[in-house]
Amino acid sequence: MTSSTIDRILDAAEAEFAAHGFVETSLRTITTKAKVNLAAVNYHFGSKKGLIQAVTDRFLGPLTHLLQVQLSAYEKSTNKSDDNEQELRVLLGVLARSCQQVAQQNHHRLAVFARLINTAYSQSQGHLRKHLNHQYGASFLYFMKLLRKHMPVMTNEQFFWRFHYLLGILVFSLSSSEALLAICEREYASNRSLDQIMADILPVMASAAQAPILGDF
Amino acid sequence: MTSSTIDRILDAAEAEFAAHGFVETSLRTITTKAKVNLAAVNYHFGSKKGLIQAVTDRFLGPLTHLLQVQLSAYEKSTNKSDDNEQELRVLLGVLARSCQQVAQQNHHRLAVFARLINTAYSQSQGHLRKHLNHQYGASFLYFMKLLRKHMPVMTNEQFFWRFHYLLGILVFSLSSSEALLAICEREYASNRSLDQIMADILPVMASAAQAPILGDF
DNA sequence: TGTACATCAGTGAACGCGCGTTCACTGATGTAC
DNA sequence: TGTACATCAGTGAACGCGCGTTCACTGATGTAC
Repeated sequence: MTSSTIDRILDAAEAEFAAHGFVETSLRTITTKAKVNLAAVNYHFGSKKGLIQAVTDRFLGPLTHLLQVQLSAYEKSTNKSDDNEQELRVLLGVLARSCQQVAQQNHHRLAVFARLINTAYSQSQGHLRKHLNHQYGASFLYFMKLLRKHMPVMTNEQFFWRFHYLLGILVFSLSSSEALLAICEREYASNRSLDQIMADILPVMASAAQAPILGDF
Repeated sequence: MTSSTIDRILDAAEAEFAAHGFVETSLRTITTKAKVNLAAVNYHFGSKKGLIQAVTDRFLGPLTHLLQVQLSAYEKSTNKSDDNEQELRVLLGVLARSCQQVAQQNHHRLAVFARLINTAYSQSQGHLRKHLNHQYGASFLYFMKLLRKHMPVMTNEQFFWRFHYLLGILVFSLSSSEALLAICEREYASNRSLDQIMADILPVMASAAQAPILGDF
């Protein structure tokens, strides 16, 4: 087993970050759960910040690569519909499938992803946002470019806001998924999965994307 | 000036909580900003938790009361439309107006509100969620009851999820509003306000609410 | 083959810091006799 | 009216704790001569 210490730390961190967020998870919790010495985190990752980056890089790399590939496959495909809403669902489906594929190995990954975005937008100076944009922005810009083709005519600014409204659906649902799934099971005795939520969200996001622009913008 | 210390603490806390969240704001920051002794928070509010509760109670009380009143006025009104989407916008408009009214005295209030909901759903045990539900749940349940009338036919469980998808739009937009407004100004030289965002969101939420239920739920 | 040295994963204990909280205290105002 | 006591807002300094980080150290493996 080659350096399983590193993997055990990453796995434990992923689970704790997903459940309690970055700041509210201590290195002591992580290292205890990983059955690893406290100092091992700083030894392997330099700092807590380094660990967070390692955790997020582990899925953001594959995710953006997958998204890139699948999007260009989509763009080259010929059987496109004239129905914008239908096409939006397909496009959002590409994103969803990329997410699901990345989340296959570890179901905490999407919650961490959502928390990351939430954190990035929660601080107005936004060093994290800048870093993410610089490192992984290209794939998402590509996605946005395709998305926009099937949305109502609007200015760049209008699209900027609309896109973030859509992002809100995804981010809130994913970062609250643990709580929502627990409530759902208690209240409706229904055992749903993250995949089902993702499938459930697609038509909602597609409708939201196509909502008309009203009034005095 | 009767006990302006308390008000100064509440105001400073509101602003800091809105900008940096509850856990990442220290009492030292708040008391410094309020030009008040560090111990004053514990003297007047018992603990940091007590302060957070006082800050949130200050607007959740008025907000839920206002919502209650305006909703029953709405329910008694006669000029209802047959257009569900139109009616949804009106209903969401009632919520938006209540929020705006409460936020009039202090524009940080909505961001704090959003952060509160985010926090409540971010921890799966959810003591905070239970407390909010017990204290203020009635008004929001009333709102949900009316909302549902104009949404597609669905089971309680389906409505539960759909409602939280809508909530995601609102909560993400509001809790990220500071960052989003800053980006918007930098990128598009456009000076928007919270009120505009709220107005902008309504049709998006209405469309999302009406999205059809697809596939194998 | 044997020896000296280098490298590296991992460890135990401590360090310094910022945090929420506590406590003894002050000084002003109100109240009882 | 004067005096003794109670109440209460507010304060300065310290306390204890959990945190991320550091440091000297171990023990195993590889490498050079």
